[in-house]
Amino acid sequence: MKPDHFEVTPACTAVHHLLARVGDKWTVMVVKYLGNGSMRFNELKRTIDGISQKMLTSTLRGLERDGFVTRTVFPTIPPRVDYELTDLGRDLLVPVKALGDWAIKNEQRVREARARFDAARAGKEHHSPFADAAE
Amino acid sequence: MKPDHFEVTPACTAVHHLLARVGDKWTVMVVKYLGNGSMRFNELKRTIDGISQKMLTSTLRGLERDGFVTRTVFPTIPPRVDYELTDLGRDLLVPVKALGDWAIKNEQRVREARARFDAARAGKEHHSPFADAAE
DNA sequence: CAGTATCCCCTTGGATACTG
DNA sequence: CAGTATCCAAGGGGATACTG
Repeated sequence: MKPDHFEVTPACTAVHHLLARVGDKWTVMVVKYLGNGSMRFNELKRTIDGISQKMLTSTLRGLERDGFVTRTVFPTIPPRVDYELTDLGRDLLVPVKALGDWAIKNEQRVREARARFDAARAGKEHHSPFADAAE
Repeated sequence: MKPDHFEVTPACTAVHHLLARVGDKWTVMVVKYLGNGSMRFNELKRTIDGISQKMLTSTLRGLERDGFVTRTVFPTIPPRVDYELTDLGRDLLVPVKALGDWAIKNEQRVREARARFDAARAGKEHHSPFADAAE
């Protein structure tokens, strides 16, 4: 156990925990697709290109654990499992979408700021006058 | 045909990138404290107890690069560096705060969902229904 | 004071193989 | 089909030491 004694408002902790949960590599995408209605496991896997089985599973488990999605198993052969947003999940979608709209709206400004910063940093380099690769 | 509540492709990428930036371990706290006005490096370091120099530096650099904070150096001895939110940074604070409010408002619901999930999972265990690590 | 530079551990996440 | 189990690489992040 860690004796970290934060004198930080509970707000920060709450925000950080939510962002840490929602800010991982795949959660937003899963939630967004489920926002359109319930989907099966492989349906999600096919739709979200690039996601591995392991990550889809663990992402869904996490969302299920936190009450954002429901997992419904149909004991057929082959098995079928449906995932669907709960009310809480749909509710979460509102502020997340707001952040998403902000992101889309300001993407360009961030990109420009980044370009300025990198250009300034490259200009200050005296060791290597070459263009250094930004990501 | 499939219901299409919102388009997925550009939104997901933008949202994920923003969340990945803002969802790391310290960014929210730094931005939040800077929301109260400009602060010096060590002032931030003292206030955000638990953060290392390395992480404060890299967090601030990232925020600066993306145009969310400005870094002002006073060439005195000892040196003084002020950090302050830009307009973009303040603007970002709006949807982030919305998410924060959601987090605070629904913290309990998430906690309860988690407890239910863990209880159900513990119930399915073949072995000890005893103490599972509660965080 | 405000950083850089290292070392190193731990987590995240991808690839692959196996199962009910 | 819908997972688990295992291995492994990359990078985030902490502790510490050094610097202008």
